[in-house]
Amino acid sequence: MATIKDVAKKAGVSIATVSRVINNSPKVSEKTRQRVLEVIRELNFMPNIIAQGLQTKRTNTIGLIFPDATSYYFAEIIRGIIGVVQKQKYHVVISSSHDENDELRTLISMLQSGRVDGMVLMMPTITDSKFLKHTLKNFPVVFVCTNIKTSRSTSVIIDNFNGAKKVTSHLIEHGHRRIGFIHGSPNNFDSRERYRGYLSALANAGISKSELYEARGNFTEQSGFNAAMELFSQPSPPTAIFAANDSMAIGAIEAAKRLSLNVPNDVAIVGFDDISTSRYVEPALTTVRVPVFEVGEIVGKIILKHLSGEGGSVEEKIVIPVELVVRKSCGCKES
Amino acid sequence: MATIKDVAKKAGVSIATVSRVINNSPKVSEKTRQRVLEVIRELNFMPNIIAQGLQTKRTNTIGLIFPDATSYYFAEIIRGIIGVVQKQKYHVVISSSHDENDELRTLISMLQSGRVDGMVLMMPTITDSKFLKHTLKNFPVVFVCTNIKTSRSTSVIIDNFNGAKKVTSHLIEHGHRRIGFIHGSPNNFDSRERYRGYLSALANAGISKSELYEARGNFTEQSGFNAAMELFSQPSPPTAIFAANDSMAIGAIEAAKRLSLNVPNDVAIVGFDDISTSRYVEPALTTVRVPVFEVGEIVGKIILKHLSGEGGSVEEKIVIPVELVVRKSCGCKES
DNA sequence: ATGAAAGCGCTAACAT
DNA sequence: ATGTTAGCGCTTTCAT
Repeated sequence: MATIKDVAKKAGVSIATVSRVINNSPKVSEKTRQRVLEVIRELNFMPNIIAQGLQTKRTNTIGLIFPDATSYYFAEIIRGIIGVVQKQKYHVVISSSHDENDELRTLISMLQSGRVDGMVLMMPTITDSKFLKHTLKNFPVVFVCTNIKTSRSTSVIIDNFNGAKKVTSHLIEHGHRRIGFIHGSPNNFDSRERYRGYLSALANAGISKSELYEARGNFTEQSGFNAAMELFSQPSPPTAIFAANDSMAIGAIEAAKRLSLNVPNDVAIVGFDDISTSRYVEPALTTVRVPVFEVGEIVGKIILKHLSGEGGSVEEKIVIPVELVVRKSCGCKES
Repeated sequence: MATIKDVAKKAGVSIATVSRVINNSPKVSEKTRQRVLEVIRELNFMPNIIAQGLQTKRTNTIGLIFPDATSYYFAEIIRGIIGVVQKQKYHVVISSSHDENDELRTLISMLQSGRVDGMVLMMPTITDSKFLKHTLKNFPVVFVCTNIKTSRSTSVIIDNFNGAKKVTSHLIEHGHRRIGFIHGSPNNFDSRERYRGYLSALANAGISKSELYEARGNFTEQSGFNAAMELFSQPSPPTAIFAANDSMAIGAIEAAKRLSLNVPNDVAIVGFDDISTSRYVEPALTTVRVPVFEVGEIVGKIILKHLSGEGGSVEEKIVIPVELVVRKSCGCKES
C-alpha cells in the first residue's frame, strides 16, 4: 500500500502538500495539484483512514447495536440506515446483542475505543437508563424504539399507542367485548406502548380490562401459539385477540386452527407490524403497518444531523405514524 | 477519554509498562500489573483502537458487502456472521451496494483505506472476476454465493445444483413433462446453478428443454407474477413451474389464482430457499430449504480462520447441502 | 522487570 | 503556495 510519503517523493513535493490536495485545500497551485493527483492515481494511493482518524478524531463510522434475533423489523431498519449514511461516506459497524449486559458492554467498548463518531441504539428492553445517560453524555446517539433522552440524543419511535388503539377499536366496532392481549417480551418498549393503546381503546368503549384476557409472549410465533392456547383455555375465552406483533398473531391463528376454531368467526385475531407474511396467512391478517424501511432512513438522517455539528437543532423525539391495515382476520369481508 | 499516558502517570510507570499489561505481556511483575490494572479501572481506560491499529496494522474488523435488497436470505447470513465473529472480538463493518460498480468501489475503498482485516463478499452477480482477483490479491476474503478463487479466499456456496435437481425431479415424479422455469436476476450465480439443476433433472428424465417454458424474473414476487403470466399465456402452457426462488414462486401462485388456475391441480408450483412465508401461502409451497443462518456461521468461522493466519489450511470451497421440503403446492397430499 | 524513544500514516499549526 | 515539524495514542525494539 502506497503511503503519503511515497506520493510526496514521487511527485517531488512535501507530504503536507499531498495532504492538502487529499483534503481539497484551496492553497495548492493548480499545477501541483494536478501533478499530485496524477501520482496518486499512478500509485493507486488511498489515504489510510486509521491514521487520518487518529489525527482528526473522526472515524466516519457509525455504530449500530441491535438485538440478535431474526427479524424483518430490524433488518429493514438497518438497511434503511445503511442506505442513507453510506451516501454521506459514513461506514457502519454493527453489533448484535443477546441481552442487556451484552448490549452495554458492546456499547461502551465501541464508545471508549474511539471506533465510532456516533451510534444508533436499538435496545427495546433497556432499563438502566441512568447508567446509559451517564455513559453517553455528550455522545451523538439515536435511540430506536426506546424513549430515552441524553444530552445529544434523539429517540425515534413508532406510534405504538395510536396504532394499538386503532386496531383494538376496530375489534370493538366488530362488536367484540372480550378482547385478549398477548404481550411481547417483558420490558419491551413497543410492547408496553401497544398495551397502553389497547387499554385506552377498551377504556374508551367502557370495557373493563381483565387479567384473564392477557397472556405473555416474547414476539415469536411459538410464544404467540402458547399464549393463545392459554387464552382459549379460559372458561369464557376472548372472542378476539390482539397480539403485540404479527408473528405472535400468526402463532395465535395456528392455535385457533389447532382447536378447530374458525378465524374470524369464532375468534378474531389481529397483530402489529405488517410483516410480509401477514398478507399470506389464512385468513389474511388485519394489522398495523409500520414503515420500517422509512424508519431506518429517518434514523440515518438524524444521526447524520447530529454528527454534522448542528446538534442544537435536532429533534429530541420523532414519532413515526402508523396505519391500520384491514384484511380478513378481524372479521371484515373485503380486504 | 483517558489515554495510556494518563494511566502511566497515575500509576507511576512508563507508558510501555501500561502497554504491556494491556497486551498481557508476561514481562511485568505481578505487583505492577495489579497497580496498573487498578488505575485502568479507576480511569475507565480503554485503549484507543484506532491508535492500536495504526501501529499493528490490524483493525480487528471484518468488512461485509451485500446487495441492497430486502432479503431474508442476506439478513440471516449477516446475523450468522456477526454472531460468530463478535465472539472473537471482531467488529463488522457493513456496506450495501446497488450494482456492481458500486460494489467494487466500496470494496476497494475498504481495502485500501486499511479499515478492515478481511472481507466477506456477497456479490452474486459479479462478473469482472479478473479485476477482482487482482484487487484482492493476498487479502483474506470469503465469497458467498459466488464461485471465485483468489489467492487467499474461500467460496461458500449453496448446493443449488442438487437442490434444483431434486425439486425438479419431484415434479417429474408427479408425472409432469411440461415444466417451466423462472430465472432469477441475470448473471446471478444461484439462479444459474439452479437452472443447471433443472436442466439436469429434465435430461435425466429424457425431457427435452424448451425455451418456451422459460421466463425471466429478478427474484421479486412481482417478477415471478409477471413471468408466470407469460408462461401461462403459451398455447400449451407448462403443467408445473419451478421458480428460482420462493418469492417468485409465491408471485407465480398469485398469477395462477388470478387466472383461476388451481394450484397444484391445474399447475404445480415449487420454489427454492424456504423463506418463512412459504409455509403460509395457499397452498403451502414445496421448496428447497437453505440453512441460511448456518451459512452465515460457517462464513464467519472461515473468515476467522483466514485471519488467524492458518491460511494454508483453509478450504477453497465449501458447498452447503440443502434439503427438499415437500408441502402442498407440488401436488403432494400431506405436508 | 522497566523505561526511553522511534515510528505507524496522517493532519495542522507554523514558518518561509 | 509550499515545506518543516510536532503530535494523535499506541506498540515495540533497544537499553538498562
